[in-house]
Amino acid sequence: MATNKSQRLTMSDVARHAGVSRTTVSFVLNDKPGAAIPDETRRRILEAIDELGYRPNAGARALAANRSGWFGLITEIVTGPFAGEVITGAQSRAWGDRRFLLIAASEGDPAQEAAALDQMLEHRVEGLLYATTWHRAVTLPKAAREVPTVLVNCYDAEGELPCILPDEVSGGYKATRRLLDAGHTRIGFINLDPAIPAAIGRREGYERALREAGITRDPSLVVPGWATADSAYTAACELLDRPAGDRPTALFCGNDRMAMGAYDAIKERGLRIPHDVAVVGFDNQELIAAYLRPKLTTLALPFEAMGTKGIDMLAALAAGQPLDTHRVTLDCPLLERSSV
Amino acid sequence: MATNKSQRLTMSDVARHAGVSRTTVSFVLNDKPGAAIPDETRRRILEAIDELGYRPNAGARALAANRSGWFGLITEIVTGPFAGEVITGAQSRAWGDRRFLLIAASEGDPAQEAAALDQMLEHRVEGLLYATTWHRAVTLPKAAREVPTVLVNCYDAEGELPCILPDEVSGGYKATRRLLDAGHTRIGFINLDPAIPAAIGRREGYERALREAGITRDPSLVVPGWATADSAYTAACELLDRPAGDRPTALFCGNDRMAMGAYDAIKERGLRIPHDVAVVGFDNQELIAAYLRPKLTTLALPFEAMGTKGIDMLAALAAGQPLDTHRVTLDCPLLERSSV
DNA sequence: GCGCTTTAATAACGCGCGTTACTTCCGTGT
DNA sequence: ACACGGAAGTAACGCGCGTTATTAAAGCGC
Repeated sequence: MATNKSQRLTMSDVARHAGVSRTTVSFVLNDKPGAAIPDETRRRILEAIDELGYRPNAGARALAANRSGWFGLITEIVTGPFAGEVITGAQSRAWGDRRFLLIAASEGDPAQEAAALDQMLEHRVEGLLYATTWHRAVTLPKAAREVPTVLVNCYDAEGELPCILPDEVSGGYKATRRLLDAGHTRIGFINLDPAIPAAIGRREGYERALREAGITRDPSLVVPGWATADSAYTAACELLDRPAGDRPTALFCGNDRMAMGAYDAIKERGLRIPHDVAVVGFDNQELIAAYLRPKLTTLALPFEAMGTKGIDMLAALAAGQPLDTHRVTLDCPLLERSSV
Repeated sequence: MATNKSQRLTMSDVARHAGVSRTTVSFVLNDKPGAAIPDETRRRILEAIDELGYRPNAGARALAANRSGWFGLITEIVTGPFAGEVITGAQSRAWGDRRFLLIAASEGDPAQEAAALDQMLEHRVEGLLYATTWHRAVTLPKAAREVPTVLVNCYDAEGELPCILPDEVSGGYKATRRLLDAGHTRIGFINLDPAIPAAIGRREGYERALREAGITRDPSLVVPGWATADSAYTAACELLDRPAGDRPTALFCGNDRMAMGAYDAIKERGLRIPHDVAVVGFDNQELIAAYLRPKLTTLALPFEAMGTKGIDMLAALAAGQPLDTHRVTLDCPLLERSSV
């Protein structure tokens, strides 16, 4: 009963109950500037709303005002640690602004992606956030051009769309710098696939830090891996089995899973973390970093901040404002735990 | 330019372009049964839609048809491994049915939860999915009564709302049974906080499996933990340091993080997994289970299936159909890897 | 030729709301 | 006395679409 009523309750019901016209109710609800509403009338109306339990119909409001209030968010995978953070960041900013997120996962399938985009356009999203799991170049369906779009953790090959990226270089620099500050001079770097932006940027940061510290470059300390614990285990074994004195006393790992593999290699050799070998990871995958023993010092990818910033940029674009920066890079904070 | 046109494109434009009335276009778009539309006319209209790049306005359609097409999904935290799976499951089922998910995270804050619910009701959601991170009892805001609601991974104290829960008992049974089948008879159980439903159910399953196998119960093999790797490490040490012959040859851990701690205790003692001590986890947190060395055999909580089933139940409720079961329990599949 | 059914298509209403333009009432100044 | 300006409030239109009459044309039997 209450259900039916509240479902069908309209502004006219409120107006009737308060003894005013529907227009007046609308003015009150929207704080219409320039509308002179005496306090007494306003009070009556708000009271009526309260008594009746009226809720404005967001859809009807959107139609009349020609502002859907929706932003679209397309990610590759919702499962997994990163998409959730982007969503969290985007949500918190969007909802505060009475805007809402229509979320879709493409699952890496172009057909699903296109379908999702279609639905979003039918819902008249005022902007689109497109986020990837790992930092790379992407190509968007043409339909994305119909609406302001911001790329998160990726960039388009043509370089036309605004994008938000993690600052890989500064990340690599900070990781290395942290180890240098702890007194290490032989720092192994178990990198990701050397062809991807994350690997390139982090290596650049790694080398800059060494250069600044006046340490001569030893390329044999940098080994590529493939983002798995196993590959990092192998790589770590290789580095740790060098003759003592030439063996690195610290390992900077391309991600936390790889740090897991490195941990195994270190422990197997009876070495202690961080006493004998210090380790820094990357990505801050909480489930790993916070539960490894000892807990892993690592760099966090700023997914939540990227989500927030993405909404900010979309809001600006949707309002027709120009963007101050087309390509934004966000800092990767260093999370100190116990592995250095 | 193209942007402006496509934003403002309406059904009337299509009608004009095809030389028919707007009504006819609507009939074609909705495959209106009982409307006699000659093939030639239909073709002309579809062609016009295509040429113009027309997209129906989902909001306006919802208003006119009085069917929002929205379902609400409230979770505690979007970050973290579980919410994503629920979302994935719910999304895949919902989108296929041309229904959409309005997602919100309460962050455990009742105020945010209430605000989210308000927004959802303003968007006229036709149903609500309420999911928690861990299996427990919850109390929903009264406003949730205004719309069909299904609980996921939780239940309401009053027992009025339909809910979907993991089958903890069968999970505990399967884990234990797997170890029994591998020949183990002294199976340690590092449980979660013994007061929560997951711990109670799994212990029941554990004991039933032992009973069925004719193994006399040894309560000292069951130790409580607190869901952390550290607490499990301590507990595992205790179990493993029992005199040989009395030491368990297998450990069933309350979750995968705890299995991580157990791994450390086992490896520290120079024991091998699974040769000397077998381990079974719970939760299947991919980041841990798939990257521990050796990979962890564990039970998966059926989050994705719970999300899917949740949408099914909501769809039925929203259509006014009665539910066959008020309380659904879903199986926790055993994922065989290399730790048994 | 006339009624009658089927086919094809449309005019018109309403969904719930934002907004504009308009009306009514009242106090003020001259 | 009158014009005038502001305060308070409302009628009416339109947003884009689903849907229900209703109309116009075409086919059919006699």
